[in-house]
Amino acid sequence: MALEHAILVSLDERAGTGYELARRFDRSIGFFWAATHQQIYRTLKRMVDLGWVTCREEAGDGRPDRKVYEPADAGRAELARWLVEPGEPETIRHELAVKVRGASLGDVAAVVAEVARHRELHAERLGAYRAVEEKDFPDASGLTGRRLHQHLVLRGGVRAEQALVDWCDEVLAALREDTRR
Amino acid sequence: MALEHAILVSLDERAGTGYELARRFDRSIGFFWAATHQQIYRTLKRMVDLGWVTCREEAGDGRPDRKVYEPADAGRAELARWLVEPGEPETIRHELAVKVRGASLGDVAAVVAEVARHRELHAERLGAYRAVEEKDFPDASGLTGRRLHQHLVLRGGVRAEQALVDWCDEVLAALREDTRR
DNA sequence: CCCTAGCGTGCAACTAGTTGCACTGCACTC
DNA sequence: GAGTGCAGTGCAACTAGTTGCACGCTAGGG
Repeated sequence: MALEHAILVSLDERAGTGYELARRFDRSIGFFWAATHQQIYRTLKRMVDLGWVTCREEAGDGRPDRKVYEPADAGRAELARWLVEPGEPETIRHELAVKVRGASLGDVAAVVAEVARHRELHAERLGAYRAVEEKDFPDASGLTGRRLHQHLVLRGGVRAEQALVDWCDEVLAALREDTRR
Repeated sequence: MALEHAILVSLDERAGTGYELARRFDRSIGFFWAATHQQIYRTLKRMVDLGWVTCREEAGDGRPDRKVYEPADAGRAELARWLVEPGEPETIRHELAVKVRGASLGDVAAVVAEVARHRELHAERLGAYRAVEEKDFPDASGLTGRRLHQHLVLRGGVRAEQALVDWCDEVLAALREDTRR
């Protein structure tokens, strides 16, 4: 499981509360590993038990208390251990593809509309990734270390979304052509 | 959830046993929706209860009995209903990206090796998809209906794997360049 | 003054997916 | 004749992830 490890990576970049982590997972980290706040809270609790993170409670002045988590040595050791461990290639769960494959068993026009909708969603994400790239990595050529790694992951997001947009376009063209006949 | 629907699509293409479905999920359908035989058996049972599929038991002559499943009208109706229902865009769970992002917290060389290994795995899959494409769809230009839909999904697999291979190459070049400095 | 949005925590109940095992029996090979 | 691979079914126990709700407090707008 990689949620613990994704959290460790994120916390290493900056300590934070469960809530903050959940927000990061809605953005940067979550671009390639989604998680809800529930999952994160439960996992953080488990990680404290394992000694992978430390938790310091800040009494809220007025506001409710916040629990700020930081990676512990055991967590960093676990991350290092996990990094060298071989993993499985990603298992794709592509619902839209199931719909395309089953299109002839229902309303093809509706499937076309659905693909068009997804095309726009992916184009939006692609735009968001590119915007982050321009803002945070205006000069990609000289990057090293952590900054380089962050940029490479973002590049993966760009490539994945671009591939999805292109695929949607191919599907739309072919299905529309087929309908016309 | 799309497992039921993926099963319905697969059964509509050809009736079969749970075991056969599991094997199809290891291949064509499983290229974009993975499932273990356990999941499939349990889901088939539920689908019988829902009246979405019918099950006819063939007494094995010598061999153990086999249960052959076929979509029922209620299943086809459910599939048609699901097809027009809008769905969420795919949530990516990209473990390798977590490793790349966390590379500076451990052994970068090991992460490079892991990326190289994944690169080969994705290249292999890409080759397999292309082989299926050449064999089953030698002339893609004149396809219509179900055959077209099948081919489009395969095209999605090709695009996704190609994007992954390209990304791995980009990561490898950048990390090796960074190590050299 | 109320409503909404943001920050922050968490429980309970659920669905989905994984892993490890157990059983049968055929065909093939070493 | 023992081991392996294939075809076929399935239970039990587990881990992971989702959904819906609840609580409390601040700040801002209408």
